[in-house]
Amino acid sequence: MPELPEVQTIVNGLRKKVLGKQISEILEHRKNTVVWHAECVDFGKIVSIDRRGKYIIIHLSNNLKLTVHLRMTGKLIFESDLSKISLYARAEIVFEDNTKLIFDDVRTFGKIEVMEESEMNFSISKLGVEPLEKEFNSEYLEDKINRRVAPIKNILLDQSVIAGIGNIYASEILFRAKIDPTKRGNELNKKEIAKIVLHTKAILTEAIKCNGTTISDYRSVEDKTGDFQNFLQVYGKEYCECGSKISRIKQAGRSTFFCNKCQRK
DNA sequence: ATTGCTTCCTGAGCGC
DNA sequence: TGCGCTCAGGAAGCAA
Repeated sequence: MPELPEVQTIVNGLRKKVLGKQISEILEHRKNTVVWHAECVDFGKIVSIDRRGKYIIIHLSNNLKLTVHLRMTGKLIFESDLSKISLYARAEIVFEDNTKLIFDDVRTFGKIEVMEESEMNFSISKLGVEPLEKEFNSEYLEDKINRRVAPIKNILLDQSVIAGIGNIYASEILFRAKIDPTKRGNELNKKEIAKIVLHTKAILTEAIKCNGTTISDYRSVEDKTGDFQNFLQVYGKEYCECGSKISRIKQAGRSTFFCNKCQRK
């Protein structure tokens, strides 16, 4: 399940592999994988590649944008042999130099969208701040959560508050901040809010350095796993470093892992 | 405005 | 060996 560090790793890989390439065609192997919001005859070249939250944004020389969301099992794998195809290839972006990007996605939740800049700005505008930017600080977070009664874990997953955090990093952030994930947004004091900000930035930065976390499906553009799974402290763990058993609960339909000795209300 | 439930989808893992 | 069940979860859509 790619979250911000995994998506950033993919963007870094794409910049190395496909920047400047001329797109010749986009093939759709499974219906509803590519969504066309704009007419497009000639794709042009890839001018630049960005990330916003968990979205990959590919800027084309014809001013159209390709946005890619990988959801749970999506991958973008660079392939220099056009005849190679993977079992779960849902679409392919083919380049004029006979290389391609395979959009591989077992569970088919991922999407590639083709759109004008104005439309992209609209959909992206619903996202909250980038957690690694200065705009994400204690004042911002306090303002966003101090009237909310939802559990802090759920708020961390809310992309309109912070863009890019998913289920694995949400558990890890709260573990390091030593905060009980069921604590409500409006119950957190300034010190706790500051800790969340600090550890969010630290964990995401460390995970990017490790090229992300691979639990099962995630792969980089070069089809490699990440390394941060080796540094997870609670997600998927049975015992905490303190020796206590890790608790596993469901929040917003997702598993939350935490240590009820180290993380307090 | 906010919260929380359901839906989409397929493979892995498990019990029988 | 194989069937049926549950689980994994990002985000849209919807109801309360």
